[in-house]
Amino acid sequence: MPELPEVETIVRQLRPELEGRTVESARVTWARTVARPSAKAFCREVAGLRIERVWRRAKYFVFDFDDGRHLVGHLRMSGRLYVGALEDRAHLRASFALDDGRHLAFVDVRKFGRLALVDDVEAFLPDIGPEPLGPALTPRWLAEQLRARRRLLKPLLLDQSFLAGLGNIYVDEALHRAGLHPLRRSDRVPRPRAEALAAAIREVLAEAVDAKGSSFDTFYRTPEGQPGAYQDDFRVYGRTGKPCRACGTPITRLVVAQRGTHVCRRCQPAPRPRRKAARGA
DNA sequence: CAAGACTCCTGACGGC
DNA sequence: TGCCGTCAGGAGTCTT
Repeated sequence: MPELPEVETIVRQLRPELEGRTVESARVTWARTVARPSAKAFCREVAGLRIERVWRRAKYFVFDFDDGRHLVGHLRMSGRLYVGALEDRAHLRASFALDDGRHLAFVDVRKFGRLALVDDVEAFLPDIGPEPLGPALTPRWLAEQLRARRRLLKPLLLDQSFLAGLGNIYVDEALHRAGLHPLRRSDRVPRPRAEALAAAIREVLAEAVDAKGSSFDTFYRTPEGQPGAYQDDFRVYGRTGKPCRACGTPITRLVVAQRGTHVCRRCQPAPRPRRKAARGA
């Protein structure tokens, strides 16, 4: 569920609530939520630490503690974070008692989300590409990177080691804006299109952050409990059969890289199928 | 190197 | 009504 805009929204809302707070105690109610150390050690060691800074890298959220260690977390498909009174929330996997009497709750229906207490964030995180809203994603950089690889655009953009933070929704949205079909091969994208894609990615993500992310079912809510608003601006994602906002052509759904994929066949022309061995042709 | 299959989980939804 | 198959915003691991 949560992609970069959702995690960014969560971090922004948690920051004023958590920075400066001390964790008095922690409780884990689904042991596998804690990736490291053990759930028991996690609870013991996190108690007494003060949260100095809350930040984000890709789709991970990070709390820096005053002893130099860090809590790194990923919400995966259905994780949520809330600050408030400790109600008896359904699907509560972990909770943290804070020194102001409130609690931070980690709720996760599907149990894919993970928390870890680590010494070194960079060493813990897998290989992750540049932040798309940072200075690294320039039209030139993206054009060169696309040309240097031979991958289908959709799986390439979903690959966190290529570019950080994009997920299924925002990849579909960015490709539509750039007029690129998800099955296009990266090294066959003309340079102007590649440069347009860089702009499209930044626009989509920035607009989604402004809208506080996307909520189209009960999964994503901000820590304040509010849904995001960007789902109302989707141009293709989840709009199968509805008219393209640009040209009116019904949006088509296909499967690419095992993911539901949404395209306008007119705005995003499919690549020409090339024969494998064109012997004599 | 690239890409597909499979896995971790629960719940919502459509079809019969 | 109820059962069952299918699908879901992520990503790591293993194969091909």
